[in-house]
Amino acid sequence: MSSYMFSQRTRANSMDWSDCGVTHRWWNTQVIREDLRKILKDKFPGEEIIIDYVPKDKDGDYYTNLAFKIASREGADPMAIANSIAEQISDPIIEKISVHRPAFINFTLNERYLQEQISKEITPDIGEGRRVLVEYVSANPTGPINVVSARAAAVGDALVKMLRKTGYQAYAEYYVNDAGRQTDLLAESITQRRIELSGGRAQIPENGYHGEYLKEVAKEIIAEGLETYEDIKKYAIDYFVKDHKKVMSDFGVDFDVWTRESDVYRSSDVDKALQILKEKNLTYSEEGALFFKTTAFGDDKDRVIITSDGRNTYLLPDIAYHLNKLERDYAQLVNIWGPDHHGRIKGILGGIQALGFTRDRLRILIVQEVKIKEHGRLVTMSKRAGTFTSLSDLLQRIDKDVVRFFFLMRSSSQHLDFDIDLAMKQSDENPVYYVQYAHARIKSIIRFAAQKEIGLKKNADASLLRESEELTLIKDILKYPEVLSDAVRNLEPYMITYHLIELARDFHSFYQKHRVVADDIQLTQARLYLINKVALTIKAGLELLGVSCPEEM
RNA sequence: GCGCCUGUAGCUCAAUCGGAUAGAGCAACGGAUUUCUAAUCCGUAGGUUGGGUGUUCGAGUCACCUCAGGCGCGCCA
Repeated sequence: MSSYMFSQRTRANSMDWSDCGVTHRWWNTQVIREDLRKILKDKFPGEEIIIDYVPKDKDGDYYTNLAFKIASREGADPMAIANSIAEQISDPIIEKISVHRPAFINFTLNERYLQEQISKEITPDIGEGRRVLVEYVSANPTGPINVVSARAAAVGDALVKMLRKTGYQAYAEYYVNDAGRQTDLLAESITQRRIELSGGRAQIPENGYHGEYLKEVAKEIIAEGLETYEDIKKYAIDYFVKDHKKVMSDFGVDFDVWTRESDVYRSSDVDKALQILKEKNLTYSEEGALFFKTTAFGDDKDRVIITSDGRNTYLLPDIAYHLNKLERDYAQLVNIWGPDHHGRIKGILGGIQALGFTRDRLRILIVQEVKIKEHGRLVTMSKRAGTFTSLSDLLQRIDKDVVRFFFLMRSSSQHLDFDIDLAMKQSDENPVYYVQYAHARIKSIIRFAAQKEIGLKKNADASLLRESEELTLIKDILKYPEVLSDAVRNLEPYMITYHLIELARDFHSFYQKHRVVADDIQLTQARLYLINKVALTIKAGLELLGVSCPEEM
């Protein structure tokens, strides 16, 4: 059932999902696009109907490319097919159908229909109550949260909110890698810092953690009087877990569950996963190490799960953890990983299939790199050189709303340049204020109207809204649920951000041209009704993005 | 050596299973406010989508080649 939950747009962040059996692309969501699709579907059963938006400044609102499809299949003249289709279609919601070369069929919606739609509350129910677990950030407790994790946090939190809004039972989980080799390196590195603080010379392991921030932890460890390796390790891990929890909370990101890798070890999951792999004859020993035959699931080579010196590699507990998650009965797992974890994808998907689940139960989203740009120059980030920017550094300098908005302005599968100078500007150059300002402006108008004893009516006469700017706003509002469902389907919050910017722009444009509070009381009330809808839409959208929405600015 | 990502206007990015004349913001230039917030609006300019070949009615999008930048991988996560 989960196979059609999310579409597989073949993008950077996904892999080849072509074998995931995705059958549904559109949901029955009461949106206009669906109404149109249904009209065509009734007439042309068996055809795949694509409805898209007509580019701005073109004739019509929506178009279909159906004529191309039929024409190319039947070797017929596309224009003739298009004209023939156009003649066969008629419906009260369609004002006009026009055919444009080479063979687009454009639909102009009926004005009356649009005006009526505005009073409807539409929220697409895509999830139908299905349980989804989104795991994100999951930074190792070996240092501060970096900017890529920060981006993942913004994306993950927005996704969880979006999924909840559209009918999923979505949960946010943070996986703490508090076991394994990297925590040993952490403890060793701190021990060396401790020696350094006592006047000795630090000999931090080659692949250890060289950041200055460990000195702070070492000081606390001295103050606490901790001596044993295990105590130091535990203290250090707790220190960073606590730090991560605080930073996430400062960033406004809440997790439902914090799972620790050490808990996965304590449970029987690792043994159980290993047992299953062995039983299915998917392991073999070679040169003293135990291999998992990931090539059986399309990997280019098999992966080591137990090293020749008897240690688990990350893959085994990873598989065990995913077994644990799947057994908690989620219809769909979503993992958000940084670009440096790309190499893990094949192994974990192989693991999931080995455990008897279909690979589409897990969708992995790779959130791409973030580069910090300041004074027009890119700041190279290096943990080693100690020149990396942490999320808490960022939040100290830049408002949380701005940070989140910036992270959610771009497709998460694309590299992102974070322009510090632009982010710090509290001016018109900063797009986050542009959207917030539209909302505040509307609220101000509503307050102004209230002073004049003109209140918001529940049912204003929408038929008075006939100016092109008003109809544009109506369409924007009606488009919002469509955008939301697209964004959920693609797991891409930026689509919402874009639409909010467009909506704000169309509002500012309307505002410039038309007065809301005027002598014509009927029209005033209709416009108040409209702009209130705009404000509600902006507010709803910003809420999903985790960006505040002030009443005045 | 192999794998992945990226390359679109001066800068940052869009372009929805391949669709119309490739769109926004910022920066630049020129305008707009006696009235509800100028953190606003309107306009001008800016492009051989890194390059090439191919598939197609149609390519920024797909295939192959090539150039450039980034990331990852060989018993670490």
